[in-house]
Amino acid sequence: MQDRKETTVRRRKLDSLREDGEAYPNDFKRQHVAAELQQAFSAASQEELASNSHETAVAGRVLLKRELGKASFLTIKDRSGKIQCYLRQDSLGAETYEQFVNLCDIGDIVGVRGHLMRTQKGELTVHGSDFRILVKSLQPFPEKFHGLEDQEIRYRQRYVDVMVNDESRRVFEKRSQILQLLRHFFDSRGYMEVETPMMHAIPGGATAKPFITRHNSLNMDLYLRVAPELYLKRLVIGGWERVYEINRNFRNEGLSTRHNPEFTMLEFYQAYSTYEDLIKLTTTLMSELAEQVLGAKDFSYGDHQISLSDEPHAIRMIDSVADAFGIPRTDRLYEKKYLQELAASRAITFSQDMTWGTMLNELFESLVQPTLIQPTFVVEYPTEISPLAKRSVNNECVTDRFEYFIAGQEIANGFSELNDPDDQESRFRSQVEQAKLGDEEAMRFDQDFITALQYGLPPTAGEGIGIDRLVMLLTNRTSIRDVLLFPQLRPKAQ
RNA sequence: GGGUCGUUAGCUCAGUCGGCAGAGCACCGGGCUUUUAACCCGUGCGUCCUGGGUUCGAUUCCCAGACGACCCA
Repeated sequence: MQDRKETTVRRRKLDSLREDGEAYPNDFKRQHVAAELQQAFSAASQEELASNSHETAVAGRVLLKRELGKASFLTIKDRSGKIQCYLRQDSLGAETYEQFVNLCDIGDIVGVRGHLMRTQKGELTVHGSDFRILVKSLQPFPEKFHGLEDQEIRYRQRYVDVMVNDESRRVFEKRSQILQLLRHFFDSRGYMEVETPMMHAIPGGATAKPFITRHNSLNMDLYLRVAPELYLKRLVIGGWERVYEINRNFRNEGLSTRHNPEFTMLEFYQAYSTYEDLIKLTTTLMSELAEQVLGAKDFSYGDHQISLSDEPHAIRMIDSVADAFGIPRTDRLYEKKYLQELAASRAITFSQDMTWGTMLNELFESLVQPTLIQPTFVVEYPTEISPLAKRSVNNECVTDRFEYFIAGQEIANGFSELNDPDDQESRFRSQVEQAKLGDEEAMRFDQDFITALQYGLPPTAGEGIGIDRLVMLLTNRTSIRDVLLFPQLRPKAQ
């Protein structure tokens, strides 16, 4: 008895195709994609199609096959959608029809030439006068009704996932649309898109642990960038007053539903602006994006109903923490001692080496951030945790910086840029102190960047928006893996 | 890093209180010239995630591990 294993059967069919001639023909000319036909002939009746011959040629992957003896239906899918084809022995000729019956399986890529008809059940259909298998698929195809549901295979073999799961496909098409809209938003406002190095001699621009790689002929270690910030500011110094970059950042941290080691970041900088200008711009950007992508400024994310208002809602970080404790908004929150008292009242403990700023941030992240469901700009971030941001004029402890939260997630981070080279130098020094205390995420001293600042950075504001989280928000996904085509996974068990 | 759950046919899933492992789809053979997850008849399909342990016997029970999902830090 012959081997019945599906891959073996399919290989035998391929062998048969090879015997008949070119098994991988590339001369089939498609005339229409499915959606074009569905759209153009949506109103055409069965009689109209029967009396006028509309010729076409379609091609795509076979999703469904229904054999009825000397006639068959198959559903094929191309980049635009699906279309049904009708193959009959008497229209194709016995030889071609037999080839279809004997050699064509679900998952194959086929071409069908014929004229349009409408079936008795009303479905627009290509009545085939010619049929060819263009590519024989050698792998068994997922089940036709349930499709592919195994999360792991969907991530590891994304091409199979997007072949059969339209919903998954739509997420990535939406991601592409979002990127296009973002580029248009900045292009139309006079920003220039640039590309800066992905490999840095000194990692910088964010507090994060970098990946290390090796340059052989330079005989030196290089770091995959954690942020493009310091290079983009060099370009503003150089005279491009509005720049943006959409590209990958790499951070050497664990995997989770919210973290992938490489992720996409939009950063943009504009001279002669402050963080307050960016708050306005971000508010406009989000409203426009939601309207264009979702058709509304209100949308649901998980259990939440999100409303993007045209008026930004902003709150100072110390006030948000005061509110969380249910105490009056007071300047006493600028005192380290007071924060320690507050923390003690909630059984929160701080480690020895924490500063006022890291304490405040800790309280904020644990008590406030998860509650920020509606779009909120939190402003006046502590200077200690903002080594690249300009200090506020009337309070040295905090900076002209905001983070933007929706559904408890950080969506954007922006600030008026620190352009005082001497202050930047002292901030770098305190980062280096942090590193000596064992902070693996602390920044390094970047003398070249200081030199650049000494040439003069115009008063500038800059912002970063995490694209993956933005896409999650606008596609209602809770896992970053669902918005990355090829998410990082652990190596598969052998 | 911690907790919970999952891993059985190509896919989607049952199941075995420890005794030769099941269904639907796909595949294979037969029938069927307007079907819609086509239908009807028939056949085949397994490292029950991996490694140990207990046992006459383990896919099932116990321990360890891998990978994934969810929650927490």
